[in-house]
Amino acid sequence: MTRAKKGRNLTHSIVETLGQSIAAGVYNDKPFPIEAKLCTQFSASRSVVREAVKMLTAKGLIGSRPRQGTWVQGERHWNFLDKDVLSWLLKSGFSYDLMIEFIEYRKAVEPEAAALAARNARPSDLEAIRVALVHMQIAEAGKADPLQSDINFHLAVLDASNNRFIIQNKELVQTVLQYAIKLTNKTKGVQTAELEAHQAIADAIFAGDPVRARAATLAILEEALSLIQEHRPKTSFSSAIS
Amino acid sequence: MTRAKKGRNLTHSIVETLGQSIAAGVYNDKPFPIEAKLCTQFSASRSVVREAVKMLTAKGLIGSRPRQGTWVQGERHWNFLDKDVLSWLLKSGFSYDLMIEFIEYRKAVEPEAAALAARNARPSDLEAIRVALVHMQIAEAGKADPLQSDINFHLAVLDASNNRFIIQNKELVQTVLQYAIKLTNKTKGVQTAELEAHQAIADAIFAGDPVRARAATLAILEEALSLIQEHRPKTSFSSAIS
DNA sequence: TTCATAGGAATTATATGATAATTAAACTAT
DNA sequence: ATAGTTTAATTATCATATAATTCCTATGAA
Repeated sequence: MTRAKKGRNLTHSIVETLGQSIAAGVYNDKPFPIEAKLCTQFSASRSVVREAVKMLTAKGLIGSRPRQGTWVQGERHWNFLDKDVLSWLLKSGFSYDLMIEFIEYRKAVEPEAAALAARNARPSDLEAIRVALVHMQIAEAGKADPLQSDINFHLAVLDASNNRFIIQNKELVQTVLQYAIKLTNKTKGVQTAELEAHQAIADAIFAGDPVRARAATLAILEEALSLIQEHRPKTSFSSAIS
Repeated sequence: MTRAKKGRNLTHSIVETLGQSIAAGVYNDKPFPIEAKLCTQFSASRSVVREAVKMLTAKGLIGSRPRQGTWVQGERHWNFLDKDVLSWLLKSGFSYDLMIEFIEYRKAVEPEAAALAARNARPSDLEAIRVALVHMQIAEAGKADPLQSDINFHLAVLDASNNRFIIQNKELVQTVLQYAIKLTNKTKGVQTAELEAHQAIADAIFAGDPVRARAATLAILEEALSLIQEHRPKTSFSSAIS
């Protein structure tokens, strides 16, 4: 009898538990349970279990058919751009590959977001970026959470792009970076160099200079990427650490 | 009594119908119906309606609470990076803004995808790109569907990135471009210039040259963007045509 | 009046049991 | 062997009942 995680309600708890199990590959070597089995496992009614299964279906994680039962879809069907799916992947254990792929993806999205921000940001967007930067300065002085202020800056830039597809990535970036904080849990302060790099992005956006905004953002992400690649084990076997 | 669309089953039909209605803004000026009302509207059981609602919840379109009922979430909660949500938005009527935002997003993702492909593509990925290019050549000669071959080329490049977050965008690109075909329905052939532009991407990827691959992809998307911006009405009022 | 508290009502959440539809697998007849 | 038929497993749908949540209202006290 699997104990479902606490949550808003029973359905969501089961979604969380199953989603995480699927992401962790628990059902790679055994079939996904049928409805009736899930009911006993979670001591829940069929309604609740079916609703949970449907939510996972909506995110591409599972499929189902009469007589055939319910099964875990191939990874290529999973919606990696869904914050829940992403968080389940992260919780299932650290993976250098996943982290690197995500930074590569950020290298695509965030520089362009900054460029768009330089062209499209509204006054309120600029104000939010300015505030985020001030928070980073306060953090540099040791008087605020340095990693959270870092995250908030990136979110503010994404917001300022005023592009709904790009803004959507806020949740993904937040999910991953928040996870990274928990993982490292290092109380590193904001480095002066780092602050200057972020200042450069903000300046470019304030100046309405897309090219400079793009380049400045790219620089930060290149740095992040090479940092994690340095730490990555050489052997492709141990690329995932649970 | 709303007639639900045909589909795999009743639940999915209701998801389609409601998803599209929400995207079309049908509930902007009236409250979203409560469970019981939806049951009568679709002449379906509560189980089915609730499962449909849960699937829409999983995509960020709606929320629900006891006594408070069910409501349409603000657009910022919608998962724009979900292919169903995107297709519902498209079906709800052409919007220059949405199209432009999507091309801007492609400008972020696809050049980087090409760059990654130049570095990470496996032999089978390269073969797929080669085949896609050949199909475009056949289309240029008028012996294959030109727009479909164009789409397939872009999908092959995304695939070749070998980055799961970027590969996910295949479904989005496919959804939008397929929709664009239906919309324009123009039997335009593959222009020689266009073919050469795609050839340039493939060459760069084959040569393992990320910088050139990125630039060549960007060129095509810049072209697409300026093309649609030319056609866009100047007044921000008529930015959406139903 | 104003505030807190309790009660009532609306709606979703959960449980249970029954029937229908789908389809893979087993069976049968040729 | 092969085509067609039956059977059985599982999800899909329906119906109904009860519980939990929370907004709203009524009540009463300061």
